Amino acid sequence: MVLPKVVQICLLGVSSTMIKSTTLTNERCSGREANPTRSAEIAKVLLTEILRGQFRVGERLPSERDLAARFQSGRGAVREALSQIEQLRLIEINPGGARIKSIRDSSIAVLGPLLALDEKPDPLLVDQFLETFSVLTQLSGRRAITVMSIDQQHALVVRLEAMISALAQKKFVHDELRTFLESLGEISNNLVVRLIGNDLKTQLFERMVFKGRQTDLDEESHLRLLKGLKNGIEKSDGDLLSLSLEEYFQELRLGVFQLLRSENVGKKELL
Amino acid sequence: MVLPKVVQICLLGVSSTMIKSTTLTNERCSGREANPTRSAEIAKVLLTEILRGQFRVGERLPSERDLAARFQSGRGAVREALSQIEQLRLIEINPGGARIKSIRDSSIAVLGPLLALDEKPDPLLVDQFLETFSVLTQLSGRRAITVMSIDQQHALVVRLEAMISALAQKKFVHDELRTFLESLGEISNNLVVRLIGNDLKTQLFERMVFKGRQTDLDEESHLRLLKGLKNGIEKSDGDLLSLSLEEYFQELRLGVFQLLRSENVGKKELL
DNA sequence: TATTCCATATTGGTATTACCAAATTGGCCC
DNA sequence: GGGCCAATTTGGTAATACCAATATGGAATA
Repeated sequence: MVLPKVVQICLLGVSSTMIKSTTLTNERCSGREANPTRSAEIAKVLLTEILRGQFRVGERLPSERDLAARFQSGRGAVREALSQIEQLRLIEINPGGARIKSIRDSSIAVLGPLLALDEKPDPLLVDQFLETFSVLTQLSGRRAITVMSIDQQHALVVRLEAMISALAQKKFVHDELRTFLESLGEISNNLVVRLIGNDLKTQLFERMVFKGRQTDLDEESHLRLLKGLKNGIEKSDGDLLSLSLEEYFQELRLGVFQLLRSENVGKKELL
Repeated sequence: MVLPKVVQICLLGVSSTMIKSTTLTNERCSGREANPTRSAEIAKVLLTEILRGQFRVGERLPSERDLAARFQSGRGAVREALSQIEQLRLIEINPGGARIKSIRDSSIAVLGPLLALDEKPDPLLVDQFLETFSVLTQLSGRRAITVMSIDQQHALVVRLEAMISALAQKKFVHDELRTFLESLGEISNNLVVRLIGNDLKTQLFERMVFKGRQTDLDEESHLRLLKGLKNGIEKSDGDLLSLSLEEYFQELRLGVFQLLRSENVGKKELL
């Protein structure tokens, strides 16, 4: 485990491969979206400018006709782009002009563009992201324990034991772990948490990809997590399971934070 | 405290007045939005039809031209409406047609329309909503304790003591409590949680309003909460504070759930 | 009969033009 | 200087036209 390898963050429904440098998916990164629409392009450019603070809060955006001229497009495309940004609650469109609103009052959907704003994501923001994901995952786990059937309980334990064995053989278990946590989400059956997870996943996936070096604590922390999960599920002990997840995410956050900080040259301020 | 009164749910940034019957805001309920745009109207109608399951997953939506004819509008308005629904990830628009996706894969922004779908909101969904809000509020509280200054700590305690006094005089403290929890969110300064809260707030506010009867446990549970918060903040004990919030939300969830269940005639299934 | 392939019709994506209503703006009047 | 009114700007919508990508259905093929 000394060789550098990919560090995966296993979340509710999120498996993000963390890399040293982040790259936007507007490249040929993701197979789909090779042919973005004009309105999507315009929305992306305007969104970036807004998030970079090139407009003051309350300030008016250029008129649709001006924007159409600037992007050499029709007003229709510009209107669709503005409509999308309005749905993020970053602007407010009214007859007379569109005005900028505060990022702090916007939608969670701006998280992705915000993370992808700079070459490297803001360590603090990533940390907050992981912290939030941690508590939601814990909620899923607790809830799953209270509602799962005997069969489900048994199946989960079997999967955990398989992962523990695999880990003992120095195999990667990240995908299995991610799937396992997804299963907890399925069993817990909390639509609200699932929808939030969908948004966070979308934001993280569509915008950025991480790579990271292997940290030394990976193997042992994973083993602790797996054993804790197994214990908690076998005993139907929500506190135990939750604690295991919390400790795991705690270590993960620390590792990712230090990784991002250490290689960040120009750190930007967090809103 | 025997008289019926409004029961307020105090959340991170959400103060929702819960009523027996829910009402959509398309009436003159909220002062703003008295003049909804055509595209917004179309989006609302289509969104409702989709959420009601009038289209199967994978099925094709009528073409933009057909929809334009149906709503007696131009294609532009229809396109904007579809673009908005696509942002909810409820449909996928491609040349050839727009296809329905699963609600379970959509955005958190569908929560509001989902809650407002029937005359009365789904008790299970509301319960999940409150459960989720509970853990996020607890996270805010824990975080706030770790980062707050001495001055902030003192100010928070003073406000809590004021609320405790007010409660002893049978006064309503719901607004103050809501503001207090908002302050915890401000201090904790977790943008991710804040953005999620924004979305949940928007969904709850813009779509529905609750009224409810006063439950007997309100006064004592509020008092327990206030004292627990005071204790936790004074001792900088995150566990204590979190536990107080958890217990409060637990009682709140139970009360709201029973209230909604008892008066629900036709309960609909949860996805 | 089942499969593959291709021409055709359908559909979304965009640009253009025009008109209306609401908000902004600037100048005028008090 | 402050308030009022008209001209301008701006968003909201409709209608039309054209292109490219997809879907569709029938014909040719195995």
